[in-house]
Amino acid sequence: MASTTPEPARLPDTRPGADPGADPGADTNLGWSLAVVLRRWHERMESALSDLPHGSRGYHVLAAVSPGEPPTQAALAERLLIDRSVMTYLLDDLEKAGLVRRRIDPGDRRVRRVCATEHGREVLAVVRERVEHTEEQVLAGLDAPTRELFRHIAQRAAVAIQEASPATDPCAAVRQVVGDGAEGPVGTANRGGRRRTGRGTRN
Amino acid sequence: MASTTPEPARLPDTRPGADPGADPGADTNLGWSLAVVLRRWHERMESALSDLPHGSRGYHVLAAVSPGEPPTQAALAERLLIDRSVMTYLLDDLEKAGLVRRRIDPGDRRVRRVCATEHGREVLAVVRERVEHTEEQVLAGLDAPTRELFRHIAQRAAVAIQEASPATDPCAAVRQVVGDGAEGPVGTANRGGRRRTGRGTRN
DNA sequence: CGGCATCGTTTGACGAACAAACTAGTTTTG
DNA sequence: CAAAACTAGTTTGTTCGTCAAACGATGCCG
Repeated sequence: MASTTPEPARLPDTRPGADPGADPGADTNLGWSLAVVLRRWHERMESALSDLPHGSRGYHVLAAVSPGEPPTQAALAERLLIDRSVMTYLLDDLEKAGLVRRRIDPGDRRVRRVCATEHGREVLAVVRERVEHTEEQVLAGLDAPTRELFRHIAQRAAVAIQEASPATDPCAAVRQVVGDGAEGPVGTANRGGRRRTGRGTRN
Repeated sequence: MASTTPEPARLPDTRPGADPGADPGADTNLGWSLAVVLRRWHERMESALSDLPHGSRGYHVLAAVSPGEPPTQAALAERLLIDRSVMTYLLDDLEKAGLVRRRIDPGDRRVRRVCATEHGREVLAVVRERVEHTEEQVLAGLDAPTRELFRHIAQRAAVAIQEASPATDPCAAVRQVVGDGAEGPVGTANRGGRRRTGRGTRN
């Protein structure tokens, strides 16, 4: 292609913020920078995690669920910036894949607490390495210590934003925590209705 | 609400990466962090720039166009991660608002070069302050020097990504650059057809 | 002059996000 | 204790943005 378009001249510097430090008022690119980095992250991650039910989303959920106390779906949705309604079928698929389980909180039976299964933790461990590797690639333009620094600052900023979130509540209690898993696999819900799996062969 | 839900207990640490440095494998939150920050940025920006034709997008375009040589639409779209087809009506609206102008490159009449009008530059100057102020708010969780550092690193990462972009090519020449603006306001194109302003009353 | 490539525009379709209605369960109030 | 009010989760429908393909116009090259 362009086998005969030998044009050595290039756009000099129209890029929003190329040549940092050169133009004084050009450091208003935060949105652009984040969008570029995040998009690349997303691209690579989706192809790297294509075997997880919902790609990078599934990973986020799995990672958010695996460590401490099983959070409620609402709490999960809020942290991960995912709509409640989306969270529903996202968890449907993760559960179908045997990665997480929904258990009814005995203290408040409206609430489903999401916890990772053994298999889920195993998968997470494997996938996490892939994620780390991919992230390194995305930030390949930075040297190692700067990468680390960037991650750290981004995280601090994000945590601060989430904590200062308007609707974010002070009430997401754990009660006493289930302890044993003798709650039955929900049983409720899922009473028929079309599967909104999307993704599959549509039309 | 919850006027009487005095539950001091909180989720200890389910957040993907709260308490940084505590758990070794938890620094895989880059995607989450960026998503949170970017979303907040977007929210605030859209409300702060509601008077620009396409909000933060319009700002990006205006800012990318104002400094150096007028880029082609394709180059703009590539830099700003906007689809060609979207760029079309985005520029339609910016032009309608008198902020930019499309001029046919005399050297290659297929190409439209986008440049800011006088009014566009004025508006940009005003808006830029608003943007900076809003960004400070978004990064309020960081102290001032860290904010600056974060911006700087993010930009470096983004620039590196864009330069290493796969499809990004070495051919986006400027030729000799127009020089004078005696090209007439395109005239071509826009030959009837529905306005895809969307947005309006659909069905 | 005839094929091939590129830029910009238009059109169409698909998927994700958002909002609203509904059920089940819990808490509050008269 | 019963009714009202509220929350968690699911379901449904609508809307919006993004992406892919087709088209007209222009330029390049043999």
